[in-house]
Formats: sequence, C-alpha cells, structure tokens
Amino acid sequence: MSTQEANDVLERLCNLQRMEARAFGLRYGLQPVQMEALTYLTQCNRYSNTPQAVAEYLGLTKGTVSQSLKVLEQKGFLRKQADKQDKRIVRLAPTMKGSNLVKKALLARSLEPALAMMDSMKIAELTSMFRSILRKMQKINGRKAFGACHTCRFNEDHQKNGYVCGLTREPLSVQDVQLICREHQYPQ
Amino acid sequence: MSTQEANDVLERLCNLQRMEARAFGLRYGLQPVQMEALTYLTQCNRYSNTPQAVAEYLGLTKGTVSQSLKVLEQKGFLRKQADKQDKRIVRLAPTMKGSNLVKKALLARSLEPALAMMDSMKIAELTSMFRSILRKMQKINGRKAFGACHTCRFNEDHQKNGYVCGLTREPLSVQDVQLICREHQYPQ
DNA sequence: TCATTTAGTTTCGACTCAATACTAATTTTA
DNA sequence: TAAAATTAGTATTGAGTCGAAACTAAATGA
Repeated sequence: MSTQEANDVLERLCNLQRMEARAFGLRYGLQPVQMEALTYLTQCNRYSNTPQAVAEYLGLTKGTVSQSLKVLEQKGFLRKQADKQDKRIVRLAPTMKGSNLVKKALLARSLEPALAMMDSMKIAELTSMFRSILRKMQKINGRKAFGACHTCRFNEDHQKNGYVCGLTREPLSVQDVQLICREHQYPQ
Repeated sequence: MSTQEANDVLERLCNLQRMEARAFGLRYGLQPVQMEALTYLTQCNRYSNTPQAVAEYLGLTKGTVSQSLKVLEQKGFLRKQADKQDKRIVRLAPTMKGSNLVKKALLARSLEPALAMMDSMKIAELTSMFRSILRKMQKINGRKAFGACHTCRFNEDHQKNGYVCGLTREPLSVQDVQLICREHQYPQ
C-alpha cells in the first residue's frame, strides 16, 4: 500500500519541521506559533496581512492569535497599523528585525538547504505534485488554499501590462503575484 | 526561485495536516500531541514502543511525553507493560479502541484520501523524493530518521528465509519490516 | 435610526511544555 | 563485589498556548 508509505514519510517530514522550528524559536524567545505567524506575514499580500487572515491560515481562533501577535509586537518583530478605509481592520507588517529572523529560521529548519541540494527539475515536479495534493485536500475538507497569486484562478496575466486580480480588479506587480493570498483558489 | 515555492507549499500542507488533526482529536477529547503519539505507536516496531522513543519521535522531553501517555492510558487508548528483560523499560501498545481511532483520524486528515486519488506511479515517485529530502535533512540537522525497516541500511533481505535486523541480529517478518524503527538509518 | 455583522481584544480555565528533582533498575568501574 | 554512573521513567511547578465567551468599536443594512 503505497499511499500509507507516502503518508508516513510526509508525516515524519512535518514532525521534523516542527521540531526544528521549535528549537529555533526557543533560542530567540519565541514560541513555535509565533514563528509561524511571523513567517506567514513575510509571505502574504496586502489582502491577507490581518489578524483574521493569520488565524485562518494557522487554523486557530482570532482570540488566540491576537495574543500571539501582541507578543510579537511587544518584542519588536512586527508593527500594527489601522487600515485607512476601514478602521476596524488592523494591518500587520514585520519589522526589519522580524524579516531577518524569518530568513534565518528558514535555513535552520533545513528543508530549504535540503531542497537546494536537489535537482531543480525534480523540485519543479515535486512542487506541482504538492499543489495537486493540496487542491485535492482542499476539495475534500473545504479549507482555504492560501496559495500565491500566480497560481490562483483569479489572477489575470495581461502580458506587458502586468497582472490583475480578478476578484478586486486591482493591478498586481511581478512581486505581488509571488505572495500568499487568503482568497486564493486553484484553477479548475 | 523554485525551492522557496516548494517550501511554501509544503509548509501549507503541514499546516493543513495539523489543523485537521487538531479538529479531529478535539471531537474525541484528545489533544493533537496525544493523537500524534498514538499514531506513532500504531506504526512503530518492538524496539521503538517506549516513552523515550515517543519523545524522540515527537521532539519533546520525556517528562512531557510521560504526561500525554498517562492521559492516553487513562482514557483506554493504550496499555503499559513492564519489559521482561529490563524492568526500567515500559512497553506501550495501543488498544483496539486506540488503533480504531488512528484509522479514522488518518482518513479525516484528508491527505490519505487525496493521495488515493493520485496515480500510483506518481505516489511512488513522490515517496522516493520525500525520502531523499528526509535523508538530506537528517544529514544537515543530525536528527534520527524514524523510517520503516525495509528502507533501513541495517535491514538484510535473506530472500526465502525472511529478513534480519543487522543491528540486533533478530529475524523480522514481512509485517515487521513495514514498521517504524527508532534506530533507522537510510542507506549510503 | 436601530439592528446586525464584522474585526479585533480581553479574560478565564484547561491544557502543553521544559526544567528540575526524584525513584528504581541496570551497567560500569575501581 | 560494592560504589558510582548511567538509563528509563514519573511527579511537580511555572510559563505559556489554546478555545470559549464576553466585550468594544466600526461598518453595513433594513
């Protein structure tokens, strides 16, 4: 039974990632969940940098996340700012200190270095398989995908004129379409 | 930058797994870490069914794990038994109730169903890539591998005479070599 | 205009976790 | 072979996570 095998290996990989993340965060006085939130905030786009989005991404309640964010702010890893249009909304942005920490953490977790040692063809293949699995999982359990815009069915490539989000009709830059969006949906 | 992409997708997949596991456990009055310990115990071999091994597998201290195991025993999901040879060692075995719960949880986490929808060739490829990544990560961070015997460099295939563990020199059955071992090391 | 919804915070009780100190069995070594 | 060191596991404690519920404030809507 091959799926059992794949399942086990993947589970072990996730465990290792969690272990390394825990060990790393501890050295900098951060809890695993705080590292995860901070990592997400360095990768998400401007529609997705709110406490609510973090809560959805991590699968926690907003009350719980609110506390973690408070700690991150107090320790100077991120800044909160009220939205100009809608004053209920809080925008979250990692500070320099915050983004630097995330960069270091990525290396420490040793998945990135391990991937760097692999053939780039293989990685592309792996990524596309991951996407296919995520798409299926999403269909089965109905959770949000939280993928990058350039893999989203709402993203429109207007060639020389850049990109446009089909949901908000806003133009997106080359950098924008690499970021994670909470409204993300895979094509098909 | 392709490794970044693969990294993000894998991270999201791990997050989803954790979310589903949390939601499932909650319905049965179990914490995520307790589900993980119980899952491990349904998959590990007879060298690896101790509190210490569980702690190593999950990357937690033995004191912490001791408490989780106490809860699992009290709720009737596993049985403890002192080892015959070495009376310090406690052997852990899931009860019927325990293994049934794990089976249900695997389905609920929706990775297994998603994998089942994939081409079996693809899954085999995916599995081998995962192993290659795990091997590299292990080399980088020096953690134990916790793989199944049949992928272990100590496992000897004696053809018609079955298998033998090169570490303990004990014979292993066809079922045995599918189980996770704490002494596991990938070849090469 | 008043009710409802939405975004976020605060508080509280149950629980996890690491650190520490402990017991008991085994192994080492002197 | 007796004392010391090591190993497996448990108990306790304090810091911190988590979800639930109650809350505030802003936006929506009927």
